[in-house]
This record gives sequence, C-alpha cells and structure tokens, in this order.
Amino acid sequence: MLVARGLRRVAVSSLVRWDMSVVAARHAASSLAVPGADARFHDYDAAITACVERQALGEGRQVHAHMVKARYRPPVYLATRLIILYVRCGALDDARNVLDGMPERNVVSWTAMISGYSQSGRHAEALELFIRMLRAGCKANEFTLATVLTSCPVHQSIQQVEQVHSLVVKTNFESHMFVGSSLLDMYGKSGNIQEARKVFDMLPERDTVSCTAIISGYAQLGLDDEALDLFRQLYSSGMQCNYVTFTTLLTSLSGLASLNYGKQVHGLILRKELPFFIVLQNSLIDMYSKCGKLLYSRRVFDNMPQRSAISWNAMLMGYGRHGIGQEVVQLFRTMTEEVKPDSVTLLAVLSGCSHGGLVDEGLDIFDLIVKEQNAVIHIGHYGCVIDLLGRSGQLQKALDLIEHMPFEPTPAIWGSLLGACRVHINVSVGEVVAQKLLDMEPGNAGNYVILSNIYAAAGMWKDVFRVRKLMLENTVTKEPAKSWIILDKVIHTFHSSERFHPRKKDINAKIKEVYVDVKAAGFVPDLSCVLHDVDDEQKERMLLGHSEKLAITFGLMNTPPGLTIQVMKNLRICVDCHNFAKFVSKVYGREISLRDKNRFHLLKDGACTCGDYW
DNA sequence: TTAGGGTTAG
Repeated sequence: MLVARGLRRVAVSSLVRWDMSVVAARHAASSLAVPGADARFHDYDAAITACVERQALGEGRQVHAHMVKARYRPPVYLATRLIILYVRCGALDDARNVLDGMPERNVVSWTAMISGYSQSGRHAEALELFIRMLRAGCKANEFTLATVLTSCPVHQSIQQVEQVHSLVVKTNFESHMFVGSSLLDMYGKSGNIQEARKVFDMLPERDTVSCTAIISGYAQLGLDDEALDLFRQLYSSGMQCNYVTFTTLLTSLSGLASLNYGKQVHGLILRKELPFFIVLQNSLIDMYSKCGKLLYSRRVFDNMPQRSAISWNAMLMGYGRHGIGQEVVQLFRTMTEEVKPDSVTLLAVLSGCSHGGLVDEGLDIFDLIVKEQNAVIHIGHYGCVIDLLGRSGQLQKALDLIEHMPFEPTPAIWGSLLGACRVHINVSVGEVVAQKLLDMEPGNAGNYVILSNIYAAAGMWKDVFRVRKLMLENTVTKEPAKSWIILDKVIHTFHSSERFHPRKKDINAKIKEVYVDVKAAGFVPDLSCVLHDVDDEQKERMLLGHSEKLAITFGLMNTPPGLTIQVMKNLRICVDCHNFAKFVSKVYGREISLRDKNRFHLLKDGACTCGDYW
C-alpha cells in the first residue's frame, strides 16, 4: 500500500515520464522469477536517466527511495548513475551517502563524486576523496586527473603539486588535451607560469580551452603585457575564441588600461554575434571603467537584458574608482530593488562613499547593513569604515573601532589609518599606528615613508632622521613601482630612474625644464618621500626619477595640447608626484588622468578629484 | 556513466 501511494505521487508529478507501477509489477514478478531483476534494472536506469536530464532532484530521490524500499541492491553502474544524478542536482551529501554505501566502486563512481566536490568549490574534500580512491587501489583515468587538477591550486603545496604532476606523467596523460589544460591551469593558478607554459608548449594539439587557460595564467598574475602578446600571437595563428577567451583577455586589457584594444575586442565580440553572456558583459563594464570610460561602462550596463550582482558591483566599483560617490549611493538604492546585494556590493558602496567623500552616507549604510545582516560582514568592510572615519578626521574614533571590531586587525587596516594620520597630520595617533605596523611588517618601506611624511609635515625633522635610520637598519624590499602611458597603441613603461628607455636623454632634458617651470609656480618638493640617507640635492634628483613623473613628462612631450594625458601606475601614487601632477596641470593647462592601484585621479587647474585623500 | 579555461572585491 505504501509503495503504491509513493508510486502514484511519482506518476502524477509527470516530470519523470515513466510509470512506476511497471516497476511494481516487475518487482512482484521478480520475487517469483529471476529475469525480473534485469527488467527492474532497465526501468530504474530509465527513470534515473530521465531525472538526470531534467535535473529533477525530488523525483530522483523518490526513485532512490523506491529502490531502498524494494530492497533492491543496485549494481555499481546504477549506484553510479545515482551519484551522477545527485551531483548534477547539487545534492552532494546524498551523492556521498550512495558512494559510501556501495560495496564496490569503479573509477566512474569515484570521479563523479570528486567532480561534484570540485565544481562546488569543496576542493579539500575533492582531494581527500582522490587520495582515498588511490589508496583503495582504483587507478585514476584521464577524467579523474582532469577533474582533480582543478582542485589542486588552492589546497596543495608545491611539493604536492609536483606529485600530482608526476602521477600525470606516469599515467601518460600529460599531452592529453583535457588533462594538459587542467595541468597548465593548475600551474598558472599556483603562480608558476613558466611550468604552465612548458606544459602548454608540449601539447600536441591546442584548442580554445587550452589557449584560454594559458592566457588566463598570465592575466591572473598581472602579466598583462604577456597575456596580450600571447593572445595576438595565437589569434593570428588561427586560434578560435569564445566568450571565455574574451572575458579573460578583457581582464588583461583592464589591467593595462588599453582603451584601444578594449574597443577592438568589443568590436570583435559584436561581429562574432555571440549569444548573451552576463560574465562577458561584466568584463566589458569593468574594462571600460578601468580605462577611464565610465559612460561606455554605463551603456553596456544599461543594455543588459539581465544582470547579476557582479554586474552591479562592477558598475558601483567603477563610479567609486572615479570618485563619483553620489552615483554609487543612487545606483545602490536602485540595485536593492532588483538584486540582493552581496558582501562585495557593500565593499563597493563603502569604498565608493569614501573615495567620493560621502562620509555620513557611508557610515549610515554600514549601520543599516550590520543591523539587517543582509550580507556577510568581513574585515574588508571594517577597512572601508576606517577609511571613512579617517577621511573625516575622526582618527580616535577609527582607532577605537579597530580595537573593538570582531576581527584581528591586519596590516591593511592599520595602513589605512596611517594614511589618514598623514592627511590630517596627527602625530600622536600616527605614532601608535606606525609602531603596530612596523612590528607586523618591518620590511615594508611604504610604512616608513608615510611615517616620515607625517613627521615632516609636522616639522619634526629629528624624527624624520630617526625613521630614516630605522629603515636603513631593516633590509627593505618592495614591489618595484612602474608607470605607463599608451600612445598610438604602444605601451611605454617607465621604472624609477629609468635607465633603459631609448629616449632617456630627451626625457631627462624635458623633466628638468618642467621642474623649473613648476617650481617657479610654487611647487616645493616633498623630501620626506625619500628615505635614503643622501643630501637634499640627491633627494630631489631621486624624486624626479619617480616613474609617474617620467610618464607624465613623456606624455607632455608626445601629445598635442588639449588632450588629456593618461598615465597608469601599479602602486599608489606618492604625495610628491601627486603634487607635481597638480602643478603640471595648472602650469601647462593640461588635464592629467592618473590611475593608481586604488582609483583615478583627474588633475585639472591645480586640483584633483580625489580631494587630496587617497 | 565521469573531464579542462571565465567576470566584481582583496
């Protein structure tokens, strides 16, 4: 009776076009005759196949329950099909129960389960299961390896990565298209781009996925020049592109701020008449905003028939990056009517309010979110609130918040407060904060520079000297600064005190000329930005060698009057260079758009859109 | 029956 009721429910649902009463009849028959067992197998198989096709989890569970109730012990094949069904429907725990209950398993059952964990980001469990599989004496095939490699980058040490690689070599799958792509992607994601490239170069054949994976390897490491070069090379040798390829490429073009290429790729996408993909549109929004063309971003955004939270976030970040706080707040309000904001949204809104100077609005939104608990609050959000408080000069309040927030403060948190102390020239809080930072990361030169800036601004020259000595005692290395400018599709990159540029002499001559002009207009170099123990004259020379000054000068030399000079920098812009750019904009009547690590600075008539807070 | 590359933020 119970079985019959269950059967009717299945039949009525009509999702599964299969009448369970047939099974019931055969079930009854099977207790009398042996051939019935085969019939039941085929019926269950057909039912599960129907459920897999439709991803009908409820019906699938009923079929499973029916097996249990009928005391039918599914053979390996059928149990594996059940695992696949549950995995496809995202019911991983059900799938795992089936796997654990199997008296025997084959490579497909293991692989299906590993793939389930892998695809839902449960990489540790995927790897654990892979190891269990090997220990159980089951040999991995190309499917298993292609799957398990996608779970490696995040959770494996270099040694383990090499172990997996040698397993791939041993099983002779290194040049298998799928396994090879996964392998090179794994190396790319673990930061070993040389090894990734080796695997790519050894592939006997290449397809869209393997090409995209290697380009993405460069892109993810911020090697945008290399990513673009490789794309051009592969594209001209006939590589086929799909939407993932373009999405990846756009990431690199965003990094380079290469509007020209960005537009070309956009054109290519339109010509290809690809179907609508949200991710691709999201990348376009981001690319245009990072290339300084917010209006283009907005046009893409407005034309989207469907948007994800990421689309909104990319747009919000865009406005924030350009310091347009009002738009951030307004767009956020519209967003909440359409999509549920996530934790990145909150980050975008808070940092947008901070960059746009909307202190009270930002703090209000934070309070609202904390109260309603719409999104998961993490330490990054606190970082933004500390920025907001710092910007408005409420340094003590910011310090109190750090001490009472439910997270351990990171260097980034203290760094944000130290920056605020520099702008508001607050020595007492600055010293407390700097001490914490110097304890946490004694090797970071940036902290010494800002502390020195604070002392210099307060006229405490003895302390400037002390900081300098302190820094000399610690060996300090940092990411080398570089700035670049794109003229006629050519990227001109400058490093500090550039020694290798072919037009070095011209640039040096021009920068000296510019220096005389801006000094005559009142520019005073900020020597506290140099912490080397050298005389003042040498310090001035070192400041003039900063990469962003070289790039701006190169722009002045090579662009006609009236055109905005667009310069990009990989780190935050330094105080002295920011001031220098302001004077250049005034003295030469030129707009300068400067994109640093955090935001855009639009310098015009001696003022900057960042309001001197960044 | 099982498989590879992708978007915002840090």
